[in-house]
Amino acid sequence: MKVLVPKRCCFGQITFLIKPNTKTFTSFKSVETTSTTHSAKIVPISQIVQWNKSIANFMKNGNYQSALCLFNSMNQRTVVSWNTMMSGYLYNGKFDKARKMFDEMPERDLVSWNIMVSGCVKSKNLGAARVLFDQMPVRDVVSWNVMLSAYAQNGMVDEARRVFEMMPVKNEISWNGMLAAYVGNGMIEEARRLFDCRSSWEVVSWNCLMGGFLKNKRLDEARWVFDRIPVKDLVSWNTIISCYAQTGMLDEAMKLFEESPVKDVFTWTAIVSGHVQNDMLDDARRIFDEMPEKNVVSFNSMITGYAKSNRMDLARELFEAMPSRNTSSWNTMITGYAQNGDIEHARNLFDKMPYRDCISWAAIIAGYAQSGNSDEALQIFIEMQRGGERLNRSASTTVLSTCANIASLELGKQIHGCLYKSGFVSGGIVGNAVLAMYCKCGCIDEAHCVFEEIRERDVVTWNTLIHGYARYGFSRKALELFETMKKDRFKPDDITMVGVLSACSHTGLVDRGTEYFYSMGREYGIIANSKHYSCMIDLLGRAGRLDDAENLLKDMPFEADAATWGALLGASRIHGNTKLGEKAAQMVLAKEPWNAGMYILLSNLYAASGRWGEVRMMRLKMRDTGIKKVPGYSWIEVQNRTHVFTVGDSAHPQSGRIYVFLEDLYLRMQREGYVTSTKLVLHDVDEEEKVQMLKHHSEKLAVAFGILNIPDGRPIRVIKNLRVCEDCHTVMKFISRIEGRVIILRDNNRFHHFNNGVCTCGDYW
DNA sequence: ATAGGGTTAG
Repeated sequence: MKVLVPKRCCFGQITFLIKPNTKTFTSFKSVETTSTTHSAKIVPISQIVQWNKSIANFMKNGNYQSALCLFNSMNQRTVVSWNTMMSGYLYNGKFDKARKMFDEMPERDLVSWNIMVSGCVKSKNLGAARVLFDQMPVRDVVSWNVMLSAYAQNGMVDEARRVFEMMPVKNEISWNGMLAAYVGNGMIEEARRLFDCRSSWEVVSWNCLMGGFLKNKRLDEARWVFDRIPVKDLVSWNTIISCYAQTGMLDEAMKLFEESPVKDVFTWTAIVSGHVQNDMLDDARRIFDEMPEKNVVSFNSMITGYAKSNRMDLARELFEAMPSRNTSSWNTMITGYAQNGDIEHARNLFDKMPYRDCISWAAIIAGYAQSGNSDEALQIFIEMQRGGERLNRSASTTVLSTCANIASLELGKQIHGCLYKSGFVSGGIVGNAVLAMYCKCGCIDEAHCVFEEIRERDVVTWNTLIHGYARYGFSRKALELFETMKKDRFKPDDITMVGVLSACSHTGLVDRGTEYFYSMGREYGIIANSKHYSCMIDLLGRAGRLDDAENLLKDMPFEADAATWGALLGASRIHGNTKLGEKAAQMVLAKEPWNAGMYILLSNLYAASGRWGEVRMMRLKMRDTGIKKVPGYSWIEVQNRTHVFTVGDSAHPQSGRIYVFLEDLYLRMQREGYVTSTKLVLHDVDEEEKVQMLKHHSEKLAVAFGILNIPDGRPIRVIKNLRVCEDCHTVMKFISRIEGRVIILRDNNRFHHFNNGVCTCGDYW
């Protein structure tokens, strides 16, 4: 019973014989049942081929059940029948079923092996692919090519090159595979060198090289390639046209567009999106309307343009009009609404969309986070994970920064744990986001550990920790880190220098700070900006050199902003220079008329010198301009729950205990020499400043609650939305000593780390 | 009838 005519097959240099296989048709149960009935009949090969064709057809249409039915009902099969089933399963994403077929099939030929190896690759299991490849009794050029592109697509260029060099026979596909390996992994020079090795390439490879130059925005070289392509195809034209369109050379793009002998939807969309990207929305729309044929991408491109320029009405119109939408279309709309501050519309679409991907979740989370609704942002993130969406970079980064902003340490830690398991934290944006989260949540030691574990550090990684230490008052650590950074050959940028200068000012290192300030242009080519000047004014002012600070401000090559005047104000405060402080505060107010804190500060200042008329004027001005005082509040996280307190708060279930605790504490503090400090001049604190209220400022309530509820030995972490007042600061120092607790208080400016009666801010903030 | 490469638009 021979079904297969022995035939000679040629694969590369390997020529061999496919043996007729009789076992195939008797060794399986489903076959046996039919073969007993029809055992005498020999099914003609043409019939089996017909069946195989039908299997392939079913598979192509996603109907693998019918394919299996037919396969099971066949009383005679060839190895091709099995192969077709396997490849069909893989086409439909059913790797396990394919693998089972492969393991159970009576005899495999070379094609079976190749199908399975490529199946492993497609299901992202490179290891399994390699194992199978090594097990193959015979390999041909196809097998080698599969491994070559597998490595290339997974960024393993060296492995790809090894395969390429080892393979006994190379064909056009192998050469193109190696070229694509270089191009796809950003090694354009290697690609060019390889290209120069051979005199003739297929048009696909020409296009590939040209695309590489396109990705690197190397226009001239892309054009050089284009002009030398012996026989250009549509893709060649499309590539060069998008090259010009994306780099803003629309005239040249249009010229080539006119010249191009054929155009398809790619050509047109390239032109449209070129105009979109160069903010020529009206032109884009005109061309868009002329397009003979549009698809989802063309619509999405146009919608993106409208969304980016706040034209959500027009975006919506197109979105409603388009014949079919994909997830990108929805995502573009959601991002557009969210970034234009219309979170309701964003949420509405998010709820309505049929299928969400990680971009959708990240977009809505970022929308809430940016509109100040951190709680909802975190809630949706949790919902995302419950819904089975895998952790992804963009959502994680957004949520980590939200955790950082509201100091949601528990959630931040959980996310860190999950990311760690997924291997995301080794570097890059996610690693930096984790680092920043710990810094901003007041866990500077944990931040340091994370930093140590990050293998791929960039300048942001260094900056984050340097700033973390500086904001914490650990200036020496910040400066040490800066030195290590330079030793590791990282080039400091302007942000690094802000951290370094602020660290200097916190430790009073006037000479060193001044040296850094004047050398940064010379050594790193960094031009001082207003933040650097603010640091220097702070540094000089804090050291008592108020005149030098003021002169530096006057000599700035650009106009001083509110923050710079704020630095001078702070310096004036610490040295009791009311006159300069008043002037600085007025300047801040001139720059930031909405700054409620400044009104209060100024009016306090006038009050202190008995200028009641001016006090009244400030109050009136505030009322007239409708400036709202920001109410002070503090919050603390205990066992995954956030507890918020306002001044004199009695809403908390434990407030009874809290007040009793505080009363007792005050008695103990007075015995230790505590005197209520009402020196509030030049502080931008309000409401809570009334002396009778002082005792029950929100941060005191939060810390008291923390001591009552957090086990000994663990730090009390409290966040306050305003600056901490002087009395609270003093009280925290006492508490830290009397209760033997570490208190970490983040106010809107920096960290205060109280331990045994001392604060890292050195009592200046 | 089954297996391998690649390029262009959001």
